[in-house]
Amino acid sequence: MNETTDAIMDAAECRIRAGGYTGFSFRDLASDVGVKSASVHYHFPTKETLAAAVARRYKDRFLAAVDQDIADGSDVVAAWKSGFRQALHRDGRMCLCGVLGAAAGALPDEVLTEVRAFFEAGLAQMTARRLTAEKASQVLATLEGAMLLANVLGRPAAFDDATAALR
Amino acid sequence: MNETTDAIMDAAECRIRAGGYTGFSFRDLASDVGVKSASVHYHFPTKETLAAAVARRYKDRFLAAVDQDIADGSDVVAAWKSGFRQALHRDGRMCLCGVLGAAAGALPDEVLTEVRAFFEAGLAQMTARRLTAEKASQVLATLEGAMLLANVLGRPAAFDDATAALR
DNA sequence: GTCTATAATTTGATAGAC
DNA sequence: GTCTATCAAATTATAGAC
Repeated sequence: MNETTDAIMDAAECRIRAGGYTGFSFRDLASDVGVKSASVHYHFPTKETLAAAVARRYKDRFLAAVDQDIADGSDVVAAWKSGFRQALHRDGRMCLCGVLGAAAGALPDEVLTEVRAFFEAGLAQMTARRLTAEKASQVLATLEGAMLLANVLGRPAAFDDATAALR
Repeated sequence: MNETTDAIMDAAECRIRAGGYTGFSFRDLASDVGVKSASVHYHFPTKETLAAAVARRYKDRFLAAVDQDIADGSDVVAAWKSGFRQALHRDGRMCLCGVLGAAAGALPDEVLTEVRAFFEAGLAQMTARRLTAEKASQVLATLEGAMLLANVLGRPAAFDDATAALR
């Protein structure tokens, strides 16, 4: 993976988190990165391939950050909460897999598979840390919903309100 | 509003809840309803107009159903929970305003305004019933996130898991 | 109100030169 | 690896006949 590949994935992640899978074009990304759309196709043959790669990278990064937080002494719930909170405050955007998952009906198979893997991995990681299936679902749902609320209202503080009771 | 207008709005609601604002076309709706796309434009001049009308109708219906539930003796949280649960189980789909709100960056102004109104009205209705702003945010977030989780995992039971502790 | 026809633009994707 | 050029299809939207 070279610099251009990464820049394309960065631009795609940014655009997907703002407008979803059907909300951006190869020309948008090309313009963001400073190349032509044919060059984007050189790095990622299809839109499906690109979005799946972006979702996979997002999942891996996110889970690694949470793991690190736990290794540093956080409990699972606090680690997930701070992961989402950081993603919101640093980037001012929704969770990538939340945006994609909400419009799941518009996703090609390969992309849907990666998005599902994010949520399944989240639930699995929490239950492995002794949370019940119910509690894990509640935590993930509240965090995703809090991101959504903050995103749509344009009010980042809504995330903190919605997750204040979460522990 | 005549039958065709309603049928177009029904089809649009269905398609938006599956794939979002950018996930359907006028030709999709025309084919769903059994007319040509020019006829859809006769009823709704632009896509923005149509989506805004659909979001407004969704909000009005949803709030009315919750109000009725409360009038029948439910408490606010239970009423909202059953409203979302019904929308999920009856239609097997996400919340319309949840889908649209997640990809807020892809929404024209008029549509974003209606979607925000749904969430603001929800928060207002709960705080009017003596819930704190924090609690109201938590309830809305958990419900929207639970819909998202059930939707992306294709597992309606995930909604019940995620909302089991909500009251 | 619905149709046919079409304009104007955008889309995902490919061929081939450099 | 990136470009120019282009394709075929799809998109939102309009004009005008019936």
